[in-house]
Amino acid sequence: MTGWIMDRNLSKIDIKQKTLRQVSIKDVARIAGVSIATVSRCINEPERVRKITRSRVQDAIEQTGYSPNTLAQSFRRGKTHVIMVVLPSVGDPFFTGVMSGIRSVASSHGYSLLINETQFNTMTEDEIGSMVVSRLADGIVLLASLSPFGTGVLSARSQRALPIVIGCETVSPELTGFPGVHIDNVAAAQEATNYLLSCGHTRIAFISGQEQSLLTRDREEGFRLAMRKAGHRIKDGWIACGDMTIDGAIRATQALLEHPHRPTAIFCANDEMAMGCIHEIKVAGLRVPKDVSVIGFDDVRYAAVLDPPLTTISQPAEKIGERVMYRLLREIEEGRSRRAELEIVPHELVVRQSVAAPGR
Amino acid sequence: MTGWIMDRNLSKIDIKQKTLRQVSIKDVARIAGVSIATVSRCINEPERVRKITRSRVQDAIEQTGYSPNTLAQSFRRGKTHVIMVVLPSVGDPFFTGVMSGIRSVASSHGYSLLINETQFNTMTEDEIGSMVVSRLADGIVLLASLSPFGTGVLSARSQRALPIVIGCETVSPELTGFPGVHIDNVAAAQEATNYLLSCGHTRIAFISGQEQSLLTRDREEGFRLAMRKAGHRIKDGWIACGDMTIDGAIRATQALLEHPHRPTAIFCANDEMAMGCIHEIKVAGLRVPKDVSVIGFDDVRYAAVLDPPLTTISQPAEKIGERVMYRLLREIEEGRSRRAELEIVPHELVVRQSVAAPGR
DNA sequence: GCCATTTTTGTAAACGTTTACATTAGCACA
DNA sequence: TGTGCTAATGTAAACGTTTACAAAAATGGC
Repeated sequence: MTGWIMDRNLSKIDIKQKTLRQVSIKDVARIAGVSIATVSRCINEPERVRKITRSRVQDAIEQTGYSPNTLAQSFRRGKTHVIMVVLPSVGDPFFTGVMSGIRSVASSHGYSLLINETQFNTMTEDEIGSMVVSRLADGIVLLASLSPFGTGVLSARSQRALPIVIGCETVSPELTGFPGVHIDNVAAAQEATNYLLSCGHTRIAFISGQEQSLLTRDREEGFRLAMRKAGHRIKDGWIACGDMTIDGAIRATQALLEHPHRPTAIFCANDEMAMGCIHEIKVAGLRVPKDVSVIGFDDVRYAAVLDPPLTTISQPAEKIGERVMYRLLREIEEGRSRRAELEIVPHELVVRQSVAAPGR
Repeated sequence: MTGWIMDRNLSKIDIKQKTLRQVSIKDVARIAGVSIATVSRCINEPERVRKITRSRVQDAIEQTGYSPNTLAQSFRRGKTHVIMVVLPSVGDPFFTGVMSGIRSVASSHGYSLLINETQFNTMTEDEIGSMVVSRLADGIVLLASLSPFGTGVLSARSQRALPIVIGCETVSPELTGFPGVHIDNVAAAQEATNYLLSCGHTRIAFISGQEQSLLTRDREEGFRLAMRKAGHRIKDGWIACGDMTIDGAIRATQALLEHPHRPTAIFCANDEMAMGCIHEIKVAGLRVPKDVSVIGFDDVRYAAVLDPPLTTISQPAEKIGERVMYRLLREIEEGRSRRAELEIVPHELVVRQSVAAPGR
């Protein structure tokens, strides 16, 4: 019952410090008095071994506490049944839903999930490449932003090695090798901006995320587009970088509130920044939405309980997770699709109470 | 430059659909005209091979796009250089700090991190056991709650197989086999309650998490202890389960506000629930902290930007992560310590503005 | 009790590395 | 040119599985 066994083929040197070996299939075979092949079959295709033998083996397994070495199995089979999910940060509420979608389809297909955090660093192609090639997983779901710059090694080499599907993040044109599923960030940002415009705002600011993030760039582009179409000029300084963090948003908001042409509405590239933004507006002694309206992006679970409840763009997080995982499964089981397709899922503006008509 | 190579030993069957094989050390050896041992040495101890050979091998590696099969390496070496972190849910802001602590010491010691989500299920011993035995990682950091019930298989068998250290979660008496590092949840909850008491509250309610969670139980016990010591009775219904979620907290708060003896202060077992709680109080037309005070637990990054900023117990998340990882490293590199030590790290009450004296 | 068939089991090779040990090459020095 | 020593390389076993194939055992029909 220990799962460990005394090593019997000890070299002369360590004869005294008797080493402990993990119990292997050999031990089980020896104890059960069968060959290792039979033990293996007992585990993997029990119907192919006689009942009586099976129970002998079963006993031996119990007695030794044997459990197959996953590493050896994956190595031998060339298949791990593991999907690696790469995301920027554990601790970002947005991913709760996406993960849950991914998990539900993954586990229903016999795959387990392992998560890898980039800590907000945009992954270089080489980093992804090394994961790809490591064979620790059968496929990768990439939810983090991938640097659009790089040596091109990935596309040339690793692209075909291990299936990758990108979720949420906009798929860059440079990486058309990968399929992806996400909302139309440009359109969504336009929609958010248009909503602000329709409420009568014309002095609208935008708090963006990290420069490198394609996702942020798309949302910013949507904002610019909507403003241009509506014929409103974006004053210098109305686009501030908030780094996708609360603190960054606070600093950005401070700057915005001190701007000679103070905006009457602020569009934050995600809800997290909206939280910092709203807070800072209140700290400055202004009211939301009376003095300044705020609109967010993502509709994380906190959005509805903010004060005021946040108007924001909702992404179908769980659905994205499911779709991404389906696509990945298809790549894994049917081989790479000839051309990388993009799947756009619908977003939705959810109107709560953080936006009002601008005060005069 | 492809990383893939045509298989030359094809069976008769697949002679036409020429299979693609991952390039292995053998291919490199053949192309460089050396033995596989030399290739291996070039990679692992380059100083032991002649410069001229080294460069030949290097060329072959570039030419083939070879990269060692991590699975095979880990399997052969019996070491993965991977630490598995088990946590309840991706998307919980509390873990941002802990992960960052874990990562900093892990990566400085050459380990990478893989994360595994339990989706709030308390892990059974067997589930942990199977991870333990799978050998996919060299050690486990357990940040999720471990069911105190179980077959005892874990302690009997797996405990000694793979080093495990528990972080944040209270280590149950039944599992004294594992070292752990966490704050003194009982004391912290007492401190929070005492603060409420010192502000003049006597009608204090508690919103708890899931029943099974030892962490929740400790916090609840601290609350009860403090109330008892102060000589205040906890009325029936003043302890409500909020399930550690926003929605749960909203429901619990509704019940609390309708209670015949409405509490003047609510102690939430974590900040997430405090957000729901505060929201619901406002929805009911009451003010925080004027009508009802709220205190949280954890001090996640959102706490400071709530309205009002949340008074809460702060855990040194990053430090916990670091300490947990150090302990685990020690277990891995020096073998299991004889007795499992517990390490208690200091917590801190951070006073913001969600608590005030009760109105008359 | 024997043959043909089917079911069950065993043997051994393979997966891609690392590494102990054996062998060979290189070099300095007589 | 040979000797001795060190440095460089090669050979082959091992890690724990799975699995094609061979062998043996069970089964059924006569």
